[in-house]
Amino acid sequence: MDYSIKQVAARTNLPASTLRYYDKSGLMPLLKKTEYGTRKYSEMDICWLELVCCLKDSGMSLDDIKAFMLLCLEGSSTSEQRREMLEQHRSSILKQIEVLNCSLGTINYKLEHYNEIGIFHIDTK
Amino acid sequence: MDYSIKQVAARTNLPASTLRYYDKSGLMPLLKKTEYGTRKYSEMDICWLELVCCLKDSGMSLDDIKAFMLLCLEGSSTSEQRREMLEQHRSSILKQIEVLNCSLGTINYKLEHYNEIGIFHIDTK
DNA sequence: GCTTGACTTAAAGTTAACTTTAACAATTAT
DNA sequence: ATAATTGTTAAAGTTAACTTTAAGTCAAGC
Repeated sequence: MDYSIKQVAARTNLPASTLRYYDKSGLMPLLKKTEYGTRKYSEMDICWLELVCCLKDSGMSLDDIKAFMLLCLEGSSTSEQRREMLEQHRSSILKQIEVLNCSLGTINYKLEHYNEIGIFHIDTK
Repeated sequence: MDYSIKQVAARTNLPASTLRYYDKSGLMPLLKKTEYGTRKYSEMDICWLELVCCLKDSGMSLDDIKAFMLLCLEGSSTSEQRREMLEQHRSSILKQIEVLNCSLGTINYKLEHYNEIGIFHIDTK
């Protein structure tokens, strides 16, 4: 029922070195090891890891993810704080999408008008 | 007609140290200085700088921005290459938006189901 | 005339998120 | 039995994009 680091690496597309780094950084608080020190990832560990990836891929720092995790470990008394963190993070994602759409608009404009005016003023001479 | 580094900092929301760093890194090839070494930004310099910000804010590395700039300086013979770079960058932006939307979906789901199942499996016990 | 504020430089320091290295242990394949 | 594979650790190295520091120049206000 448990997975080796290599299997988890294949499943998450993270290198094993990164998985070890996350563990070492305290991001995998419930991860168990065999008597010889080999990590064994349970379904729950992988589930948490996938949330870590989701938060990281949308720009949350590992420090903030860890803070969120510590709140999770404290139990239901911190649920309001956690909801607050997630709501702030949602805002951050929406802001990032907005910035990207703005840049996308500029790039699209440049591409559409490429032959007319060129990209850099020096070309218009 | 020219702007001081402080004025440009105010306009772009970049600290003066960053503007100096960009210049030092070769990202401002046409920027002039007074006889005493003080930078004077022309409208064209600011225009280019704003494109730099647009590309940087959408995740292009300063190295790639510089490569793009060097192509610009080479003139119209590189326009096809530049178009190619911009098209690749557009793809990269679309991909980033896709990833963010995916994360957003997960966060929204978590927030909607917050009271039902909790965020971390440990809470469900 | 002297201090204050805006500017300069080169060089060193910072931060986040890894990645690499070296040395070693255990498991599996031939 | 031996070689390849998979795993471990601690510690050092890497990269990008800045930021800070120290020491100095120049122009303006009191």
